[in-house]
Amino acid sequence: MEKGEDEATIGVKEIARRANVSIATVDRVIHNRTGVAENTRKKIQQIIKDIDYQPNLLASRLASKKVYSLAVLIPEVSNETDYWEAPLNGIQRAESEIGKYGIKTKIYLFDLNSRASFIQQTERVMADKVDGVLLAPSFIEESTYFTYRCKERKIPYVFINSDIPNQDSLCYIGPDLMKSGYLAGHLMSYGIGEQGKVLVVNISKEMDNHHHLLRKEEGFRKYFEDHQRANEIVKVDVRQTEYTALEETLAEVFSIHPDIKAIFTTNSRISSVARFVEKSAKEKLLLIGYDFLKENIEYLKKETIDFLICQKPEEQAYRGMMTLYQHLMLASEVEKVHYMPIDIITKENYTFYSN
Amino acid sequence: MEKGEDEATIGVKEIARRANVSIATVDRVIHNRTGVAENTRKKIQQIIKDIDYQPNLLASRLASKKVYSLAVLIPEVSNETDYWEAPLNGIQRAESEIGKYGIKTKIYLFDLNSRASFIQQTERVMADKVDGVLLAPSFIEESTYFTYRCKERKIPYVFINSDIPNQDSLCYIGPDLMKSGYLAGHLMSYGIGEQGKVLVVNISKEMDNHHHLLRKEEGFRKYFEDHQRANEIVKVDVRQTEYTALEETLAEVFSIHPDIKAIFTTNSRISSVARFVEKSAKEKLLLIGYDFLKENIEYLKKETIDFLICQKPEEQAYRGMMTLYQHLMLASEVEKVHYMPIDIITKENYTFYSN
DNA sequence: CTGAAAGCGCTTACAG
DNA sequence: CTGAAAGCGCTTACAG
Repeated sequence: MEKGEDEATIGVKEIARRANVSIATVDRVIHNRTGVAENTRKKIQQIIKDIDYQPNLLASRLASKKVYSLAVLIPEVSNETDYWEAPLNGIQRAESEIGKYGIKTKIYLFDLNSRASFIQQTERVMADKVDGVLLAPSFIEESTYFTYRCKERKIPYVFINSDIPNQDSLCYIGPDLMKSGYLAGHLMSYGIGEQGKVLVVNISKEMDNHHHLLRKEEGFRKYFEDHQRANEIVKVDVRQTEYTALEETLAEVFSIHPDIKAIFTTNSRISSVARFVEKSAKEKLLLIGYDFLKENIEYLKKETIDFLICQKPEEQAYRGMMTLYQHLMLASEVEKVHYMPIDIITKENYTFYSN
Repeated sequence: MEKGEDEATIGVKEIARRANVSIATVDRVIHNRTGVAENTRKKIQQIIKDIDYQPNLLASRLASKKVYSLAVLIPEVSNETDYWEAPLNGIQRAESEIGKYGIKTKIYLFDLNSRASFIQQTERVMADKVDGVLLAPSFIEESTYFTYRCKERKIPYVFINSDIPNQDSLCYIGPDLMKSGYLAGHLMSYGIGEQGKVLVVNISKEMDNHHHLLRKEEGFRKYFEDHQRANEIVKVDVRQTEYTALEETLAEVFSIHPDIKAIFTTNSRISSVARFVEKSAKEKLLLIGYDFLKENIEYLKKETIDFLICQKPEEQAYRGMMTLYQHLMLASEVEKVHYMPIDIITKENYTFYSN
C-alpha cells in the first residue's frame, strides 16, 4: 500500500533546479563523467540520494545515440551437424525485434572441433569491446577464462546450451543436462528388459573429463542406479568423429559386446550411429539421441531412431538475446537459470514440433 | 544474416513526408482514430504496409500520457491464512519498478471462502475498464466467465497460483500442481513403510469437483500408483474450516483409521492439521503440507511438520505483473506457461528460504 | 567547469 | 479533415 511521494516523478530537471545547476551538469554527475567541480558533484549526489532518483530508462535509451553491441559466440554450422542453425535463427529473430532500439549484434563462430578457434574468437570479442555476450561455453576452461575477463570489464554474459555453474553469468538458458540424460534412461528402460546391455556413445573431437556431454551420461546412469536396473552399461568416447572412424569404433564395441540392446548417443550425432546400426545390426536396437535435425528425423521416420530429445535451441538463443537486451536497457531482473522443456520427439509427433 | 534496409529507421516523420501530410495525420491513421479523409487514410496505410513500419514503443510510451491500469484480483489475507501476503509484496515490488512508466495498479481482494465476493470483485474490475488483469483463478467457473469477458474486450490476463489451461490467458505463472503433489508423494514414500495408511486432507470452504487442490491430490496419488505402493490412501475434504470443526473431522477419521501413518495437506492450512496432531496423536506422524508461513514454520521447527512445499508466491505475482507490463509496453513475446520451482523446506533449510 | 539548445520518435492539445 | 507546435525525460554536441 504505502505510496506517498507522488511528487510528479522527479527527474533531471528537478534535480537541476534543486542544485541550482543545469541539467547537463546533473547528467555528468549521474554518469560519473569528468569535468564537474567537486562541490557541485557532491551537492548533486546528495540530492540524487535524498530523492532516491531512478532514471527513466525509456527516455534514456531514446535520447542516447549509444549503440549496445552484443557478441554471440557459438559453434558454426559444420558438415558434422547443423544443430547450430537453430540458435542462429533465434538470434536473428531477436535482432529484428530489438535492432531498432540500439542493439547491434556481432556473431563470432568457432569450430566445435577446435579449442584454438574458440580461443581465437574470444580474443576477437575482447578486442571489439562489446557490451554483452551470449555464448555456448563448449570448452569449459577456455570459457571460464573468457568470462573471467568479461567479469573484470563488467560485461554481462549469458550461457546457452550448456551451463557452467557459479560462474557469475547473468543467466543460463538451456537444458538441465542431468535431467535430460535421466529422462533418456527412463525412456530406454521401457524398451529393454533387465538383461540387455546398453551402450552410451559420446561423440566429440574435444571430449575431456568435464565435457557437458558427460552430464547427460551421468543423468542417464543415475536413472539406472535409482531404479536398480541390472543392465550393464558399456560406454565409448569417440574422438575420431568422421563416419568411417566412428563405424570402426562401433564395430569393435559390438564385436566385444554383441548383446547390446540399446544405444544412447549424447548429442545430435545420433544419425551417424543410426547409419551404422542400419548397416550392421542384426536385430532391432533401441536408439535414443538428441536434436531435431533433418538427418535425425529421417532415421526417426524409418524407426531406426526411437526417440529424439530436443530442447528448443532456437528459443534458447532468442531468449538469451532478449535477456541481455532487457538487462542492458531496462535494468530488469533476471532469473539465474532458465531450463528449457525436455521435449520428446517420436515418429508420431515430430511434424508438430517447433524449436 | 540478410539485413539490407538500413535506411535510417523510418518513422512517422518519413511516412508523413512520403504521404505529403503532417505527422499528426499519420498518427491518426496508425491508431485508427477518426477524422481522416478516406483517401489520405488509404495512402498512409499503404505506405505503412510497404515499409513494414514498426513503431518505436519506447518513444510511444514516453510521449504518451496514457496510463495503463492493471487489476490484481487475488484473495485477501484472512485469519485462516496469510499466504496471500507474499504475492501482495511481489505486486508492490513490481509497482515500484514500473510505476514510473505509466503503469497503475489497482488491487481487488476477494474472500477465498466466498464465491460471491469473487464475482463481486470481477464486476468491479469490468466496470473500472482496466488494461490488464493479474488473477488467481480460485473459482474456476467464475474465473472462466470473467476471462471470457476480458477476452471479448481484448484485455490480457495472467493467471497465478493455479492455472486454467486453454483459457487463452497471456500466461500462467505458478506451480505445476500435479508435479507438486507427485513430489509430495515421493517425499512421503521415504518416511513410511509399505503398510501404513496415508491421509490426504483438502481444506477449503469452497471445495468442488474441479478445485485446484485436487490436482495436487491427483499428483500425489499418481506417485503411489506409478511406484505400486500398497499403502491405502484415505481422504477427507474439509469444508468447515474453523479449527474446532477441523479437529472434530480429523478425530473422526482417526477413530475409523487409527493406523494412519502420514498426512498430506494440500494447502497452507497444514498448521491446523499439525495442531490437531500435536494434541491427539499417540505416535509421530509424517506431515507434509504447503507454504512458508510463520505458523507452519513453527511446527516445522518442532518437527511436527516434516516438509513444506513452497513455490515462491511473491515471485509469481512479481513476474505476473512484469509480464503484463512488458506485453503492454514492449509488445514482447510471452511464454505461455512459467512453472515455478518446487522448493522443499525442512527444519534444516528454512532459514535460507526466500519467497 | 558549466549551460543553452537541439533532438531521440512519438503523442497531445489546440487552432483552423 | 489537417497541421504547427509543445512536450515526454533524457543525451549530446557546442560554445563559453
